[in-house]
Amino acid sequence: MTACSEEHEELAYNVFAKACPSRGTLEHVTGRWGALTLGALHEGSLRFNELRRRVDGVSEKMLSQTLHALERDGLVHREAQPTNPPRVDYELTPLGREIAGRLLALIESVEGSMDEVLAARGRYDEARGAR
Amino acid sequence: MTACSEEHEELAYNVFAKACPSRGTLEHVTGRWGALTLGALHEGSLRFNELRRRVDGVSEKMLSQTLHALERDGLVHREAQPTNPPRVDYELTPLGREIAGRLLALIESVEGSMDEVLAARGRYDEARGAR
DNA sequence: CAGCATCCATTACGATACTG
DNA sequence: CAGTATCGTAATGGATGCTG
Repeated sequence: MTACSEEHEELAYNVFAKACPSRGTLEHVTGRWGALTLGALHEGSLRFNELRRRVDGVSEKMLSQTLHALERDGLVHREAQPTNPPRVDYELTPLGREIAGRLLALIESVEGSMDEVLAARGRYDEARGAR
Repeated sequence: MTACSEEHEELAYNVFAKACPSRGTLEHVTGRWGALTLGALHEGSLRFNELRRRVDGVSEKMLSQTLHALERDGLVHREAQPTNPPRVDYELTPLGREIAGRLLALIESVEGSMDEVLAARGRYDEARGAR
């Protein structure tokens, strides 16, 4: 089996354990491009190049790779129409929506705290930079 | 100024924009070691080597680097006692607690979905691997 | 104990070119 | 349009040795 918690813990999967597969999934979700991709898809389904424009700075290669990982983990569904030119839509699965929701809450919390973060950085740098 | 949203949006900071400083902070928070460090500290203050043991697999260098970044962003407070041997405690700031809370919700959501994720992987791999 | 400095291997990433 | 393949570089991260 793939669970990985200590004896009597209540959770079967524990990201704090090095070998737990949940750590890998967490990295797909929170990784630089994974987080932004899930965030973008939370507003609705998007095509490949729409996603590329939405997630500013992502390369074709990384977006493709990210989408594969998220699809494999069952967070994103890929809907391909066999037309010409091809049209492929990506959307969140129910599981993906749940996780993207939590992620969005985190992202918004970070965005909403940036003034405070930047102020803290200023203080930190002044205390160190002056050395 | 450091804001970076489009004209009439309501948020001043937007992670989807390449140059926005919020993207950097999000990466500190969600990075491989940042996420686990904040998660560990959410339960209470810890010393350097306690953290190292808690966050299974982190190296001294990465933990040190991670703590600096989080301290600089104002999410973690470093409390050093000038004793011998030295004792240093790390704990979350109020801002850090807010963000770590959201992060923990995400982590628990991922951990709780692992059975589903693993099942999805099985299906995906079978459909592809059989090629 | 709590770290910093250095070196080195691995990996991630981006640019480019090409395919169906 | 929606990707895959290849390549060179930049960043990451681990191991080791040293300091206060």
